[in-house]
Amino acid sequence: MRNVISSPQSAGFTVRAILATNIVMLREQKEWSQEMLGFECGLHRTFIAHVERQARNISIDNIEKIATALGVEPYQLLKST
Amino acid sequence: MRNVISSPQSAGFTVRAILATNIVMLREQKEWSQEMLGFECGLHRTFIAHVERQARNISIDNIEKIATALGVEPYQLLKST
DNA sequence: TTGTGACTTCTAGTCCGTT
DNA sequence: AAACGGACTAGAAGTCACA
Repeated sequence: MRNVISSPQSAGFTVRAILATNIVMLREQKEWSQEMLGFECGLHRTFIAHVERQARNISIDNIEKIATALGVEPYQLLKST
Repeated sequence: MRNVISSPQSAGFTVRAILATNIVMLREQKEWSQEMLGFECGLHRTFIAHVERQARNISIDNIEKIATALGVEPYQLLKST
């Protein structure tokens, strides 16, 4: 047997991708630009862009800021749909 | 906003507290020490201790590492019970 | 409007300890 | 076993110019 993704969840950094997908989805639902989301949560526009492209290892405090701005609970941003 | 050490329940970083509670609960369910959890997820035992005391702003990649070690999905660590 | 690389500042995270 | 401290290094935060 091989240890390839045999656990309940995969072994890599897949939650970054889930987070990115959810942020983009919720932001576009509101028809917000990255700049507007950045303004709403007090983060720089380019920081949002990096997170949406999975180019940054974001911290839990900033996840909470973005979740609050988007009107969801932080855990919902990490949950794949 | 940036050098807040740790004031639990202060406006803002409540998800840190939820995360901490969940990690402690799941770790103790397994009867693991902080050192053992640290070993299982490849993080230092003192860092686990800080996270459990809400004294560190952990990144999403490390949330995923801890979740994997505890056998749950990352979003479950952020969900208050 | 968004993507990206690069840069500085400051904290995350490690490792050595003691209480 | 866990809290806490000091001193370090790795890396996230935050910003910018430009594509």
